[in-house]
Formats: sequence, C-alpha cells, structure tokens
Amino acid sequence: MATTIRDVARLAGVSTATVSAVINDTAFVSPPLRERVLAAVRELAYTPSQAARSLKHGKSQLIALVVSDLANPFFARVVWAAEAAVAAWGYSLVVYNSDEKPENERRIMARVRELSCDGVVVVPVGPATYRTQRDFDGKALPMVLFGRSVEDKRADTVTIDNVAAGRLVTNYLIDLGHRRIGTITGPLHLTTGRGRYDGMLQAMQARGLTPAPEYVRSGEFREEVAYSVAREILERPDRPTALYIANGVMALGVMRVLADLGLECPRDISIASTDTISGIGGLQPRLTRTEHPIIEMTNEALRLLVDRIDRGNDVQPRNVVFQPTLILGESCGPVVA
Amino acid sequence: MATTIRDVARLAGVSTATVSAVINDTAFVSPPLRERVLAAVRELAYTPSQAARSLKHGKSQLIALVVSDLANPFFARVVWAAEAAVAAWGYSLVVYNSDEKPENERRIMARVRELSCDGVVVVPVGPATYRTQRDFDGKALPMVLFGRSVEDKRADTVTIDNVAAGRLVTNYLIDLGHRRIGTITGPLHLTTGRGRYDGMLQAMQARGLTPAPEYVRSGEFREEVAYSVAREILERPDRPTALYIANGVMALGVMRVLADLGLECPRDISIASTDTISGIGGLQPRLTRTEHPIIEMTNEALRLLVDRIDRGNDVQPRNVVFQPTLILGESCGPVVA
DNA sequence: CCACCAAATCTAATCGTTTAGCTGCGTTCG
DNA sequence: CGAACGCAGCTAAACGATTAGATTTGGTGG
Repeated sequence: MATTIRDVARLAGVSTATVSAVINDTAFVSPPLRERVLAAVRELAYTPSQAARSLKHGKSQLIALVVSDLANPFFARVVWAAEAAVAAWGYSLVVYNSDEKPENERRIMARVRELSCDGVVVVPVGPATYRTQRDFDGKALPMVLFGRSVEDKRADTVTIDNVAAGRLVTNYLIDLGHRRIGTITGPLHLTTGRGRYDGMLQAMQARGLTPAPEYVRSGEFREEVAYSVAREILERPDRPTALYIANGVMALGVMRVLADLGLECPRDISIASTDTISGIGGLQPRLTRTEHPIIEMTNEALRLLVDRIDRGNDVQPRNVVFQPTLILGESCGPVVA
Repeated sequence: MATTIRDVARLAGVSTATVSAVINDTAFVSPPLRERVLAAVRELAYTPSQAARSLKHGKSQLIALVVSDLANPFFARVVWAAEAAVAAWGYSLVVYNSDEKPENERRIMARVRELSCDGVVVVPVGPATYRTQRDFDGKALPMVLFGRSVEDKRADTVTIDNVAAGRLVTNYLIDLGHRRIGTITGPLHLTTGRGRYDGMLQAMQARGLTPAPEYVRSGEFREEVAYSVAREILERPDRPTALYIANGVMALGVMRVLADLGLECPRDISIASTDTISGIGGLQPRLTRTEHPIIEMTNEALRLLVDRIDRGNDVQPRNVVFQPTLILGESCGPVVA
C-alpha cells in the first residue's frame, strides 16, 4: 500500500519508467537492470496500484454482472460460470442484484459507470430496459444483455428460445395423451414468461386444443408465488392432468403443494418445467424439464463482451439464441382419468 | 467518461474545489452556486471517477468475497446475502472462487490487494491458510475469515459450531434407536469436515457406541464423491440403518444412490445431514438436517468487516460462532431390522 | 472610514502510474 | 574521422479527483 513504483525505482537505482517497463514487459530492459528491478519488487512486496493504472488509461480490469434475482439458483450458477470466465481473461467480477427493480438497475448502472467497469453483463429488469439502453447509447459502455431480450436489437444479447421451450414441453405432454393441461408462467412482460407461455399456446393450438383459462396462472418467478397459485389450481375437483411450470424455482413450490395435498406424481398428475435449477436433480421423482446450457450461455456472453471491449463499437450487434433440450425425468406419465 | 470535474467547473463557472464540495457535501456552498453546479452536473451527465478518488484517498469502495466453491449452493446463498449487505453500506462486491485451491487463493489475494479493496471476506482454503494469514499481517488488509476456522485466532472469524451440528444429528439418530450409524464426512483437514465428524464421535461415545470403520467415509464436499462412496456403503449386505451426511451437496448425491438402488427412505434407511442447501426443501422426503443461519452469518461477517475498515487495527479480533438448528424432515425413522 | 474577521471560493499540490519524447553513448559507414 | 543512427534508460507531463492553504469578499466595530 505504502510502497509505490518510486520506492522500487529508488531501491533498484533506476527510473520509474524502467520499473514500469519491467513490470508490464512493455519495452526491452537489459538483463542486469531487469534483475535488480525484480529483486526490488520482491523485497518491497510491491503491488502496482490498479487505481493509478485505471486513472491513467481508463481500464479498470473490472467486469460487472447485474442479475435480476441473485437468490434464484439459475443466476447463482451464472455467477459461478461468469467468475470463471472473467478470471480466465484476467478480469475481476463485480456482482450486483437488481432484484427485479428498475430503480435498483438504474442505481447499479450509475455505480458501474462510476467504477469505470470495462464492461457489463445485464439481465435487464422488465419494462424499464429503455433506461439501460439509454445508458448504453450515451456512454458506449460495452454491454451484453443476458437471458431476456428487449425490443431494441442494437445491443449484444444472449438469450434462450423460450417459445421453443414451451412448445417442447407441451408437445411432450400432449403426446402422452394429456388434454387438460394447465400452466404456471412467469410475468408476461418478460420474454422468459411470455415466450414460454406462447410456446405452450402454439403447441396446443397446433393440435386444436385451447388451455382453459382457469388452469392458467402467472406471477413472479418465486417459490411462494408458485405454491399459492398451484394450490388454487390443484385443489379444484376438476384439476388438470398435467401442469407446465415455467421455471425451476416455481417447480419446487409446486412439488411442495403436491406433497401437502397428498398428490403423487406422476400417478395423480404430470409435472414438467423449464429452466431447471441445479440441485433439483435430487428431487424424487426427477422432473421432466427443458434445460438451458447455462455455462455455454454465460461463456458466450463474456466472449461477446470481451470482444466488444477489445474491438469497440465498430462490431455489429450480435444476438445469440440458445436452444433448450428436453430432459426426461419420471414426473410425467400417460394421462390418467 | 470524457467528462471530468473540470468540465463541470468550467460550465458552472466555478473552481473544481467548489464542484467537489457540492458533490461530496463536504463544505458549505452558497445556494446559487450550488444550483449552478448541480445543473452543470446534470447537463453533462457527469459521474465522478472512482479511480481518481481511490488514488487520492486509498479507498476503493470495493469489498471482496473469496469463496472456496462457488458451485456450492451454500456459498451461492452467501454471495446473495453479501451483495445485499455491502450494497446497504455503499460498497460493491467483487466475487472470487478459489475452488479449494491454495494457489488460486494466493493469486486472488494478490489481485485483491492490487484493486486495493477496502476489505475481504475469505472462506479459507484448507491447510494453506497460513498464507492468507501472512498477507493479513503484512498489509493490514481488513479481513474476516468465514465458515472455517483456522489455528491462528488473530483474525476476525465467523464460523459455525460444527461439533454441535454433528452431535445434534447423531443424538437424534441414536434416540430413534439407531446403533449402526454410518457417515459421509467432508475433508478432515477442514473444520467443517473434522468438526462434524468429531461431533458424531462424541455423541456416539457418550452412549457407549463406536462407529464401525467400514461405515465411515470422507472426501471432498461434492455430489459425485458422495454418490460413489455412499454406493460402496449402501451396497453392503449389512448396511447401516442410518447415515449422517456432512453437507447438503453430498446429501443430494446420497439421495440419488437411494433412488438408483431402489432403497426407500426412511423405510429402508434413515438419512440426516448438516448444512442443507436452498432448494433441497423440495426433496421427497424432506431431509432431517441441521441448518445454519446463512444470512445472519453473512451479515455478521460484513458488520465485522466494515467495523474493522472504519476503526482500523485497534479493534480486538472477534470470533463469532453460530449454532446450528435441527430441522426435522421425514427422512429418519425408528430403527428397522 | 479603516482595520480586521469570518465566510465563501479559488489555486495548486498531490495521489501512483504510464508514456511521449529526450539524452547520451556506442556503432557503423561513407 | 565524423555524421548519423539506434538503443537503453531517463525526465516530466499527464490522468481526475481531493484538500490544505491562499485569496477574495462583505460586514462590523472602533
């Protein structure tokens, strides 16, 4: 802390420029001098100050990750993958949680600018993304939108094909003979909510079916929410024979309802979901679900980001969409009643 | 980025000192001037550079969190709680994963110093903690050790009473009539591994029991590890009537073994664990386990850290130990055979 | 009416790096 | 032999904020 490049230079009997050259390997320094410098660095346990560096050439070696719900295991996993990715590039990861609140996102983006982070991966919060977008325009802060798409396609985005996910699961359920299929979806103003629901609708309509409105519920992607709305649906005497749950956290809530109501799956009802969470693998029965390649998605997002950091704004915006895979568990069976 | 305090000063027709005073509210500025400055700030969308600030008074507004396994849901939850806590204090959270490797921890700590983070919460990696400790001495970097204790008590620590956790679970199993109790523990050089195992031993010895060596296995806190060693134990014809699993991730692996071997819990065997993970709540049957107050622990760690940041090294090192709570699920029953 | 004081604002040094340009010196070649 | 050149290393000016101390201003009391 107290030791600066000057101290090193003095001890080694050279100029600060030479020390800098040695440290950054940015110019040739004769072996003897080089050795003296390195010895001095070691002796003083000198660490260059990133603050001073940042000040000089505007790069902070920081990448920010702003997720919409850090309590969601899906995003926890994204954090994990992102940390590994940025570490490989030599960056450090600053993590923020917008908690689905636009005002938090605003505050956070201001902070990101303040820290002069070199780039940011954002899971945009609902309808207020215009704001993020504006920041993007104004400041040319390299940015990748993650997981949810927004109207404006001028940003780099990494998303999943939500419609395909909904379709995939629904087709599977229909093939098993189900006709009374219900669903618990996420907020319909998010592509992760809307898209999955639309996929389900498409699949049903393609087979001449329409979901009964009383079997359709939407709400926040949270376990308690899922618990209470699933309970409403499942306590009906004419409950659906199958339920499509829009995300992993919600699926947990639904499984809890089944346990509490004494329903057995898949005997009494079939359950399938999208966006499973790590750890859910231990559920009995294993859930039939679509999975997204979280790690690949995260790596791709950071690849795009670093590329934009390096090459600037002359890169065309890129929109990468990942496809879901249907994973069969034991939570779905042929239609009963 | 391009707009500096000078630009603001010029536009407002004042000196940079005045702008600084207004922004930081650090000296009285007459209302009219103040207003002009604020207007200029708004017009230029000016954001102060944290890099310059850090350089000037050595504070970076960054707190680092170094966990030993970011893929573990326990630590994912710690990240979540920590982000919320540091945000409340006005800091940003830089997250690192040492992945249980001492050399990673070393590299990370160097980086933390480089960034001149104001403080760091570390989950120390195994036996190499001496190194972290040394860093601590040398540089007076405010630091709190989290989750695992180390020999040296000169650092602030926030830990859990692992021995109590092991004892609590084991006593419960013994009370149910179990005598042939096995265990899958974590690495014995970590207090989280050793302590829980010791607690189990204590509880058994207090009742005049000794665990059979063939029912005791230890290994890394990972699901696959637990899966394979649990399989070894459970395939024996004389398998134990109860198993104590040292952590949540491992418990998932064990439940998977049960499913694969067609064993039913608690009919065929009782399972209990420590350190449950979020989401595991959806398991059928619900696991009997000890839980730790993750959020309170994390908050406490950051309280200690911020306090040390503010008050410096004249604060005595504090060691806070949290007690586990036994949560009853349906995964344990009276002894069978 | 002037000297003096306090309050408001400004000037300029400073934090620790990087880096453009400069210096001095040994080679090379006409 | 001397001009020209290349090279290793140096000097000093940034980067953008904070802040001690200087300066201005207006008001007050003698």
